[in-house]
Amino acid sequence: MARTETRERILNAAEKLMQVKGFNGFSYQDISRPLGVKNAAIHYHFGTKADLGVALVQRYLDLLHTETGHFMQHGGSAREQIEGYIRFSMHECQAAAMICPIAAIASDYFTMPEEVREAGKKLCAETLDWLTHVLEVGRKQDEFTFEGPARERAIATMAAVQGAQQLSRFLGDEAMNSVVAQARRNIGLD
Amino acid sequence: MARTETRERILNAAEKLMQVKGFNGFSYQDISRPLGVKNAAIHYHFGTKADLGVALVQRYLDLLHTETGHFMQHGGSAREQIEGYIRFSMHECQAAAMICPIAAIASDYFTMPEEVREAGKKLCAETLDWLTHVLEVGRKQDEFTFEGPARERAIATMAAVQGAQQLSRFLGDEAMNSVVAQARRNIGLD
DNA sequence: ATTTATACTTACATGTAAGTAAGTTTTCAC
DNA sequence: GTGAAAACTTACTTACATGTAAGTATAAAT
Repeated sequence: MARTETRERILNAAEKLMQVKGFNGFSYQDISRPLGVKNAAIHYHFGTKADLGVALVQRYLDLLHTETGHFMQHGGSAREQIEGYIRFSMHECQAAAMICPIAAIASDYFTMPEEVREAGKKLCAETLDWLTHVLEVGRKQDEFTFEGPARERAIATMAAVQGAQQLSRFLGDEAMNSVVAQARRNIGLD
Repeated sequence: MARTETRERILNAAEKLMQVKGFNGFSYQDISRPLGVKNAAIHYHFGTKADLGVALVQRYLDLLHTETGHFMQHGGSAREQIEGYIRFSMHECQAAAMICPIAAIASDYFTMPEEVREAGKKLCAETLDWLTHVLEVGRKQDEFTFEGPARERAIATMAAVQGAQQLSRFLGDEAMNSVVAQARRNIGLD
């Protein structure tokens, strides 16, 4: 096989499985069989399932940083950031009824290895910090209009988006569409 | 043992477990051991885990009907209904970081027996119908103020509440408090 | 060409899940 | 008090799940 890309392929498969079935909802076989490798190959790259979970979250955290790093440091268009967030959320949701890693971790929170839980906490906190910052800056730059603390608005927005991903399993695209429409109205877009 | 109350005790234990750990996150032992019965006793009352899940959802559906039946048929104070919904959501969330059955089913959606999935769909649809109706009636009676279709608002509200239950696992009570504050503002309460 | 590390596979250990068949106790009807 | 149905328990089976130990193939470095 082609050398060391196996690790990445494992992560890719695990990520999708986690977002569709939850952290406890997939087994090593679900990863190994389609990839044509053995279970032990996963253990080679990730000692335990907890290690796999942490690596998954870490990779997501890296993605968040590369996507938001510039804005967090140098500012820019808050509206562009929000549009990116919306586009991303809608895409994952519609593509394969996936939920974001934060929601996936939240669901299995009390049956999951503590390391993964802690990694999830960090991912949640940093996403929230970013969103809060975007809303704050956007309001200062007159791109958004809303009342009350930005953090409160950020939490409510994140909650709505995560909830929509879940509801969309019952209701289809209508759920995310409704939430996005509301969220845009709530910050004075459209 | 005290006769036939075992069935109820099984349902009570299973309900809590499902709301804390998800449908796939608990085993028969998690139920049977604390109750001091054997696994087979659960199989006696509920042939399969799917049967147990359906019974759980059905009981919840019955609860929804008794709580909302009068309003759905004869109307009344929409505000009271909403306040009840908020109180209920906050209580479950704060008491033991539980999530509502709808969110629990949504999380495990793709790894769960189809019967339970279908029951969950029904529960979701009926909850949404009720909430839509409450918002509609409340607006007509000048108890609420908001723009756009009531159903859209209902979906966004449900999504936010479910998302808040999840986020509260990372953020504690702050999540639900923020969402409730926003939701009230959004329909012109407070 | 030989060593050495990397990237795996084979084979197995252990634990636990759902589910079942057959037997036992309890409750109640008569 | 006897018979029969209800409510269990005992003792299994089957199927995976995570994880480990030991061995093998490949590739790069010396």
